[in-house]
Amino acid sequence: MSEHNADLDRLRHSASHVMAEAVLSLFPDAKIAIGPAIEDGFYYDFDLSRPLVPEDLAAIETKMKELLTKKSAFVVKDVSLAEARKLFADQPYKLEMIADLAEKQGEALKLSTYTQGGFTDLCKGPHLAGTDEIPAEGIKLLSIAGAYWRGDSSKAMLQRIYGTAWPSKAELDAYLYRIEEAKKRDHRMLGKQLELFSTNEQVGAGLILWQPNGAMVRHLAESFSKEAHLMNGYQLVYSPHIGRANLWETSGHLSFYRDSMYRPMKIDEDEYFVKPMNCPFHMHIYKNRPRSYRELPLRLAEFGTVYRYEFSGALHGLTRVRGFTQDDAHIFCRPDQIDDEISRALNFSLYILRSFGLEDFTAYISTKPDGKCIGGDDDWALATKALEKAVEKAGLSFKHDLGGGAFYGPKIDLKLNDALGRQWQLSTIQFDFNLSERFELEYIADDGSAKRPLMVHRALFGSVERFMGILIEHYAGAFPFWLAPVQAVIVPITDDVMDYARDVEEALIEAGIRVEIDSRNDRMQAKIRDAQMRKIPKILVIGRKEAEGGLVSLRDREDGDLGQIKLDDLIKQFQVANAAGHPKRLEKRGV
RNA sequence: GCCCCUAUAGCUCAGUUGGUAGAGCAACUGAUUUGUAAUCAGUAGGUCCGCGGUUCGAGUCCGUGUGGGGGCACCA
Repeated sequence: MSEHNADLDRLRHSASHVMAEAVLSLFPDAKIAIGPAIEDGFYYDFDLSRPLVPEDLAAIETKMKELLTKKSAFVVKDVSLAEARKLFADQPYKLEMIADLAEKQGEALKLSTYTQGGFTDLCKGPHLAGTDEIPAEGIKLLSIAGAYWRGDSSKAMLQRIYGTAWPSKAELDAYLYRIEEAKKRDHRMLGKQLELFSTNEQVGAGLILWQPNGAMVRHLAESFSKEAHLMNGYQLVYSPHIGRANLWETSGHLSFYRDSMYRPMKIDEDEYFVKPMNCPFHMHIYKNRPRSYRELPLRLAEFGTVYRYEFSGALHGLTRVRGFTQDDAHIFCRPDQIDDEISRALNFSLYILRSFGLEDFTAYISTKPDGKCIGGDDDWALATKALEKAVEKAGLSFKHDLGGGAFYGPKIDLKLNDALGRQWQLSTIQFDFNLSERFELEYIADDGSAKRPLMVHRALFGSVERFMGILIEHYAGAFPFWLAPVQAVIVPITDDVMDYARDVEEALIEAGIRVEIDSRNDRMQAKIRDAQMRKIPKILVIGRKEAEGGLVSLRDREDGDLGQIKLDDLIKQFQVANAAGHPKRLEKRGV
């Protein structure tokens, strides 16, 4: 979230009133709802007799600019409840708002209206002094959308017009340019262009097919992460994709989460459900035999693929899908280990994310909700304190999300701030008092008594699919050398250097480099262009001069032609670059 | 799920008021053997998303399903 700027808000809120005035002049029977300033712009919701079309948007914008030439003042007026009801007698949405305010604050309540030109709105302001402060060349209407009245899906669907307003044309243009840039890195478009992944109508919505290029990037990312887990105290486990109904009854998913689960299938005499989460399986891996306090912390990790029913309208590229893989782990530990474990999990998470070039995070700590919760106040206090200490120790800026925890425990969420000012939820580290209770997890303490372990659930990428989507946008499809599906393309200039080009190819493959040779009957320039458009990091041009001297001519995706280099030196250089894909051990084993 | 929009060749898109389809790129074939972002020529490629309807006739109009997009709601 970017900082709110009061001046910009005033400009945009004022622009939304002018838009409402324009809409009312073009659609006199329009019913108006609300029209606030939002980040980067404003909107206004209307109930209209017909759906708006793009031409309407242009007409409304033209009308707005015409109204702006009249230079009306924004006139504020305090009104009583009775006056407000009379004023908005034919505006049912306003009447509903007035009724609600009256109910909350009593009949003595004072309201205010703002009037500019022929338009009066129930509004608490603030606004500009007059419409002459709204630069006509700084406003633009952007889109038409549907939106529920009061954000409630049981209420009427209104038509929302989104617009943006800036103090100058230059700032508007800069904003529009920023939107265009974001579109250029859209992972859905790049996924198609670079053949990273696809979807297919026959396969079904929200289900991803990984093409070889995308599968390679994913494989490299997963391998890096799995290796890092193994080096840092985790053990890998595997669990099935379906489980008996009884498992999901015990876990509570069937009572709390059933709407997001797919219909069961009948096998023999039992119902089985496709897993929406891996947790219950990990509980049983823990419970496989009695556990000693000496074994803890036990850290079980799995790249587990889960399936959840998401509303069709919620699906979006790789970031919201119906089948996805979580880089899931459950940490079982004793109370005396919890500070260390949370700290390790957070540091490990930051290490993994930074290894992929992601740097700018905000942490959110969600605390105990007001309603019914699992776990005693002591547990919550201990757990929340552990989270706060870990975040502070990691030197992260963080915000509290008071009461934002799940009913089963507090959590840390790490959100990535991207180059375009957007935020993406990545890692989550959550306490879970619920499942350890429901599955009656135990360990035998040093005094021989059975104790309940603390259980932490965490995912670092979150979902591998979403993470890949974020990576694609982060790099605009130009993956760093170690992650590139094809790292180098050999471009032979003439056919008589093909033998040498094959030797180079073979040497690079042996050195562990992902290389292709472009032997098509085309000019060198065309092959270079093709490799550049595929965003391949290195291009190796080979002609007679190179073939004679054991050389290649190196071209970098960003830096262009770098001249000739000895093949042996090139291989060394590539291997150094590939080292970024080898994880490291962060700290010694815990207590 | 809800509102609106949308679906034509592998990709990006044309296709007037209804009269059974076209370009560029990619692919394939041939010629060319080229020094850092597109060599030339030719060939092939389509259930115009599915189903139903209106019509003498539907890529085009209507209904419906599916997929996609912009939002809203949802994301324990």
